[in-house]
Amino acid sequence: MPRLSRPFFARPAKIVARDLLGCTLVRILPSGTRLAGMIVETEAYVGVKDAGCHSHKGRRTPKNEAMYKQGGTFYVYFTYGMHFCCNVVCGGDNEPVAVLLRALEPVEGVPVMAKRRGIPAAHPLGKNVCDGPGKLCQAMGIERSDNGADLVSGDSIWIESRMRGMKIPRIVTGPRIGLSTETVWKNRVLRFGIKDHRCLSKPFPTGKTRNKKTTSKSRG
DNA sequence: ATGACGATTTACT
DNA sequence: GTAAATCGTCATA
Repeated sequence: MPRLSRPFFARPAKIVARDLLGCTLVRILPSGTRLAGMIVETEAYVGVKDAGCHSHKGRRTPKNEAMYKQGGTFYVYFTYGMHFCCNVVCGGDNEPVAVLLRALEPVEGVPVMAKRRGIPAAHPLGKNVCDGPGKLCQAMGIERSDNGADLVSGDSIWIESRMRGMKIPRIVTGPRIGLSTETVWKNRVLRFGIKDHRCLSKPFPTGKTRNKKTTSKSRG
């Protein structure tokens, strides 16, 4: 499938986060091996106003510098002393918004990915290979040197559009995972996933969330 | 120079 | 469910 081009990324993170579902992240290892996984879960980080975002209040350091580049840039960071997480920068130049890739369904090079993950073989349904932001980076060999890469023009990592004929995925939503900040931003609906997919990192909230007046007694 | 902490994962009770 | 693993980055001094 054709790669996503600049205009796809040069849009608001919330839109890109939804539209990335069903697209394919492609990785060419130094050995030439091609790995690929379908994006099944994302989170939007919407910039300087977003208390959960690395660029909150215009914060700009060597670590998050890639967020300030043009849409289509890859932003990779290291966390908890042992994991990488990867993001797709969105919007325009100097507009620090991004989409975190949280889970993939492994598609090509699955045995290689499983080995990179330290498991003997992939689960038959692809579980436990790329179903988490740290896991997918480990599986696909995404690390420090990929920070700042251009997904539009680079030759080691890019994203391809949904397969022709693919049904528009049913999307489920929820609050983002792992945020410590106790603000409205912690509860904002900025996490997106393909409904009922086997490779989601964590369950999404079930049922209707719009009735706020649920009492403690009525919770079953 | 020092200390706190993190957009996580894993193993263990 | 809880806790450990593990270290680069950034704010403070």
